[in-house]
Amino acid sequence: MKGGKGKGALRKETRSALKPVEDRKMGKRKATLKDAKKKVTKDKKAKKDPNKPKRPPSAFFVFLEEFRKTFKKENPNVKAVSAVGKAGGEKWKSLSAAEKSPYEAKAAKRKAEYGKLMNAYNNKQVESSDDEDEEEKEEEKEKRSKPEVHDEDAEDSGQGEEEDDEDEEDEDEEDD
DNA sequence: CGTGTGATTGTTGCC
DNA sequence: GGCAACAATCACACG
Repeated sequence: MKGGKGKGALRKETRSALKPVEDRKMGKRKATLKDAKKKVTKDKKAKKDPNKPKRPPSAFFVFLEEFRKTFKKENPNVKAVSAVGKAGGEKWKSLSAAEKSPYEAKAAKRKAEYGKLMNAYNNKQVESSDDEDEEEKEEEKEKRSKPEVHDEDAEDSGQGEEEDDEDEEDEDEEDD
C-alpha cells in the first residue's frame, strides 16, 4: 500500500513537507538514540517476537484516529501525515480532562487487553531462558496448539464481549 | 516494487 | 526510576 498511487498529485505542500529524506532523516527524537540504530520499521531477520502484541494506542492516538477523519474532511488537500500530527497534537493539548476522558477510557481498555496478550506472549517466550534457541518451528507448533476451527462460531481470540458506549467504570466528571 | 520517513504524544517494557 | 522504542496514518521518494 505504501507504494501508492504515484499519480501526478504532486502538491506543493507535499513538496515543502517532503523535503529530501536525506536531509530530514531523523531530526529530533531519534537523535537521542544516537548510533543505537533504532530501525523502527521492521526487521525481517530479527524475529525476536513471533506474535508480539502491538502496544495499545494511547489516548492521544485514539483521539487522533477520530481527529484524522475530521481533519482530512476539512482538509482533503492535506495529505501530509505530519500535518495531522501537528494539528492533532495542538488540539489534543487543547482538550480538557473531561474530553480526554473518553479517549483515556478506551486507551485503558486497550491496555487491559494488551495485558492479556502479554500474558500469552510471555508464555511463549518462556521457552527461551538463557539461550536463544531460535524457535523456528514455532509455526508448526502453533498450528497444533490450535484445536479446530469450525466454520461456525467465531474464532475470536479473546472474549466476544463488546461494549458500545456504556462505560461501567470511569465516570465522566465534566465540570469546570 | 518495496520500504522508509515524516510528526504528534502517550504508554509500555526493560534494566 | 528512567530511558528508549514503538503505536497509526498516507503519500511520496529513493534504491
